[in-house]
Amino acid sequence: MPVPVVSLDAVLQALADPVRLEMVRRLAAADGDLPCGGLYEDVAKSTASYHFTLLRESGLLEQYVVGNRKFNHLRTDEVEVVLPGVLTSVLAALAPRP
Amino acid sequence: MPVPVVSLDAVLQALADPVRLEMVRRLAAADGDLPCGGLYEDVAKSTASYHFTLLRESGLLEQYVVGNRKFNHLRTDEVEVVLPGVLTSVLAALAPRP
DNA sequence: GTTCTTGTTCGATATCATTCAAACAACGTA
DNA sequence: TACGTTGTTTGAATGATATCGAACAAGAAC
Repeated sequence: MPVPVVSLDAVLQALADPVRLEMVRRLAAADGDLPCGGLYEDVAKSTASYHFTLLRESGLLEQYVVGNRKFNHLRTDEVEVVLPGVLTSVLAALAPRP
Repeated sequence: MPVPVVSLDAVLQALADPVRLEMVRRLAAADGDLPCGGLYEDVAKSTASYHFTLLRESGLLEQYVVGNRKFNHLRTDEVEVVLPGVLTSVLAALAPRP
């Protein structure tokens, strides 16, 4: 169930946390969707799951099940329609971090 | 003393609060700098002052004294250099709110 | 069927952010 | 000088967020 509309407040709130920003960064850097396990490193599973919920509710993220695991899709296009440039400029700003 | 560099984290953090976002919105909407009193409505002076501090520390805001009052300047250009598109797209996204 | 992997939910705790009132400082005006 | 205006600082209260471990659910692998 993708969130229909993305609110600016929710998106800014979602991006304003280092753990979530890193998750978004990894998704953007990858050339496809990624399973949950590939999106974090320094927090517990339960903490990560909490952040996934917030990212989903903000409209930035969409999850779908494939067999055993859940894949995460960054809704770049949908966000771009409602909030042009917001996500892309943030991603560009944190890109020079190899 | 303007903050030399603007960090993405600080900016996102700063914009992720409704009170501060409204302050930034009013500054962007005005065609010049505004005194503190013109930037908020529903919070106490001391609360507003707290938000001014955060906005200053994030690099989004600059304050200067003119006689009795303090004027607030949105550092649009400086932010644009370090974080191209971030502030402008956020401002554009909340513009259709007259 | 049992076990391993993957991710979520629940409850509890800790940390951080926001808020206000009161006291203060600096300036302007009477 | 005394008074009103403007904004900051401080201290305390509240509220919101982030964190974790333990228990759970659904598949996959054996």
